[in-house]
Amino acid sequence: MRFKTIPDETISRLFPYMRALVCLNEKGAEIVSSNRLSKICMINSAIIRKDFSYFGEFGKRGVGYNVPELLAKIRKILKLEEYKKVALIGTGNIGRAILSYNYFPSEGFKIVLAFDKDVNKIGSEINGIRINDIQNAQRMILDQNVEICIVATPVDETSKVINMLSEFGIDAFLSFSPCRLNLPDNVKVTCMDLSTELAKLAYYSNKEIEN
Amino acid sequence: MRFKTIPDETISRLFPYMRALVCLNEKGAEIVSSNRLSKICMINSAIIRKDFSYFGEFGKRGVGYNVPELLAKIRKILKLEEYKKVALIGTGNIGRAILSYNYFPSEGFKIVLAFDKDVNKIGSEINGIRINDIQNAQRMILDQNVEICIVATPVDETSKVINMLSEFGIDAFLSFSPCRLNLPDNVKVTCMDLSTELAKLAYYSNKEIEN
DNA sequence: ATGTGTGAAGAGCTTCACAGCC
DNA sequence: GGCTGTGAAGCTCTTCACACAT
Repeated sequence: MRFKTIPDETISRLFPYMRALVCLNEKGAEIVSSNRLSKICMINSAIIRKDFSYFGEFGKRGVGYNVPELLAKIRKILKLEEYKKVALIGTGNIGRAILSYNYFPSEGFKIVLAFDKDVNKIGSEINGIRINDIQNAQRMILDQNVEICIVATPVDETSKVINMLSEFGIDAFLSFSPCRLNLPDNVKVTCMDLSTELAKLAYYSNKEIEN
Repeated sequence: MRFKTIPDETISRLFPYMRALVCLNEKGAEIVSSNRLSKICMINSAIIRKDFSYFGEFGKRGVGYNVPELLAKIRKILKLEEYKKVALIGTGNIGRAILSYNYFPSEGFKIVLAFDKDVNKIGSEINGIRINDIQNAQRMILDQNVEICIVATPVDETSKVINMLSEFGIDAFLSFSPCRLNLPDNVKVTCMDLSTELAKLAYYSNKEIEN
């Protein structure tokens, strides 16, 4: 098992497991079974066991999983033992909402830098984070050891911004534009595309519309 | 082919196809091949042909697809021939960003109603949309024939809000909370979970971190 | 008795490759 | 020649079911 390729879906589920384990840990639970986790996360217990098995044998047969141990192991796999440093590019409506989103710290992410190209915004602060000139992005991002960039720029600038940042050595991007970019294979871009999600919902909706 | 079940992934790709076709149509292109679309959307041409084939034979062998016809057919499949009416619940940071997001109209969605429970916000307007009392949600949503609700409430209220709205007959939700809810099967909730996406990016990132 | 770990079977989606039509 | 439509093959992920450990 150990040397099989790990499904992307398995990786996607690790963070939800982690959230549940943080919660269980805070409540003082020492042991959790795949069945219990299944009910909390709404994920089939066979999937949970198989997901963990990709990384080793984390549980005890007949008993279950040790909550703090399992939590530590998942944190390590996801490289979330320390805060992940995140930079935000673009402080329009979405960017400002993200800067004000106070859940990130409790989830292990910290926005340490924000950038914009608008001289009227540069120098001001949102939620205690200074907005810097995008011109200084390279130096500041390297200085701060930022690992992930959230790109919340207007659609027609996103591609340019991601290309620029990838040249600075950033290889992980969360974008809010529908982006089909030509980028090196080692660069990973996740697009949060609200319209596509709404379109899927429209397709699956069974609501009868009177016209 | 016609009676096979349609993969979710196929549905996910229809909107990106539609975007590309709108663009081609505006440029006056009459014909497009799966190869050309492939380059625009960055999706393998065999997938594109198969995706369309689930809904019928849309192209001409040796020629390609008629752009306006194909566009109309995809619009119809996605039920996006008319504006889809959307309601927003919660006008915090994310909610306000969504109300200000001016791309929705051009993509076929219209936010027609916004709700909050905060008496200080009720009555004010954002981007021309009035914030209404959540107490009036049932009547107003039914009156307006809203089909999809975007739920941008604090995490601990999301479940309650979605349950309430599903009782009003809404069956399609876009949520910004990590939500594992017990809901009837016919209700579809899509969660935009930024932290989980960041966690995946952290896992796949190869950036060396000096500590 | 309880609950994990995992081969094997099954389901779902993608890619191939080519017949069929323009 | 060019391009679609699609069975068949291939790949990926999920579910089953049970051996194994406590």
